[in-house]
Amino acid sequence: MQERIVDLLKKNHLSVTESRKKILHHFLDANGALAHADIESRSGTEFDRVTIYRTLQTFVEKGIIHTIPTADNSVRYALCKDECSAGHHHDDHVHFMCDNCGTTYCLDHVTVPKVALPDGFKAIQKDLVVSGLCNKCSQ
Amino acid sequence: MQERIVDLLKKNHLSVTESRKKILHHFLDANGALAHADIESRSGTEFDRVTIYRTLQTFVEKGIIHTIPTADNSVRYALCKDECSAGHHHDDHVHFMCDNCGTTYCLDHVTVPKVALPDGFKAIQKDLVVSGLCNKCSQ
DNA sequence: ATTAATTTTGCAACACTGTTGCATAGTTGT
DNA sequence: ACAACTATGCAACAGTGTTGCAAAATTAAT
Ligand SMILES: [Mn+2]
Ligand SMILES: [Mn+2]
Ligand SMILES: [Zn+2]
Ligand SMILES: [Zn+2]
Repeated sequence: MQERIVDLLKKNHLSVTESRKKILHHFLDANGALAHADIESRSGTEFDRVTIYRTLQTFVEKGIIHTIPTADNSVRYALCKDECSAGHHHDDHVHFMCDNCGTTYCLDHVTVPKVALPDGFKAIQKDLVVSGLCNKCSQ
Repeated sequence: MQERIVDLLKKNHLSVTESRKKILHHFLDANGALAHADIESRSGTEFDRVTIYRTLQTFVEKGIIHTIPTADNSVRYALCKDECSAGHHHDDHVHFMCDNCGTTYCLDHVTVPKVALPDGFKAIQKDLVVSGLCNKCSQ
């Protein structure tokens, strides 16, 4: 695990620091997406708020994590697939937010369907967020 | 115009006040969606920030406007269609944000397509936000 | 038209989120 | 072990949104 984390940082030309290792660890542990506040509460006073913000920014820039647009306008982050790289994300998958447990899922195998736009509109990016009950909460 | 505004407020059992009339006016004037800050800049010092927040809340509750989920996690509002009412929005249409001019459009005639979710996931709401170039900016 | 009941507004204060500058501490390559 | 570089912590700040409360405006009743 630790080795995988260090490798991922090195592969992205990032210096290996305690905060980066620990924050990456939280993402690999989590089954859903994490908000800044989740990381803050999981790490206690280990490091500063600002460090978390800067680390998340860096990870997004490097293509290690991606942001998830949410209906409630809170920012959440999830690990990218291996194909993502700096400045070039491949995150055309659907996201799901459970109304019951609050978990945000990357549905990596569900792609955003095509949609016919009115004349003159050119789509560059599509974000589909579905909310409802997840597989753990629906029974 | 003024009459239409007053009627809309009365139909929703809201008392007719200057701020509500003016804010509603901004929405009827605008061709796209408005953020809180847009209304603030359009109204100058006419009324307090807090009044704008409370008015927007009230309008959403009554089904006069709806919020638009955005990829950049800023909150925007647009007029609802007539069919919307208190606690019962009918906003299953696609939204479009222009990367060039920044305008947010309600594509009222484009509905969010069906999407097959993994077993156990029950969809209740779907939000599709497309970004790119609008019909005015794409030529 | 006055009045009383109700609702809305402005103000102040606050919490939360996110950003920046700068000195200090930690990391990397030699 | 050292120098060059990078990341971190701290403080300060801007932006967004909420709440309590007294004053003002609106509504409904006389
Ligand atoms: Mn995802
Ligand atoms: Mn809309
Ligand atoms: Zn759930
Ligand atoms: Zn445009």
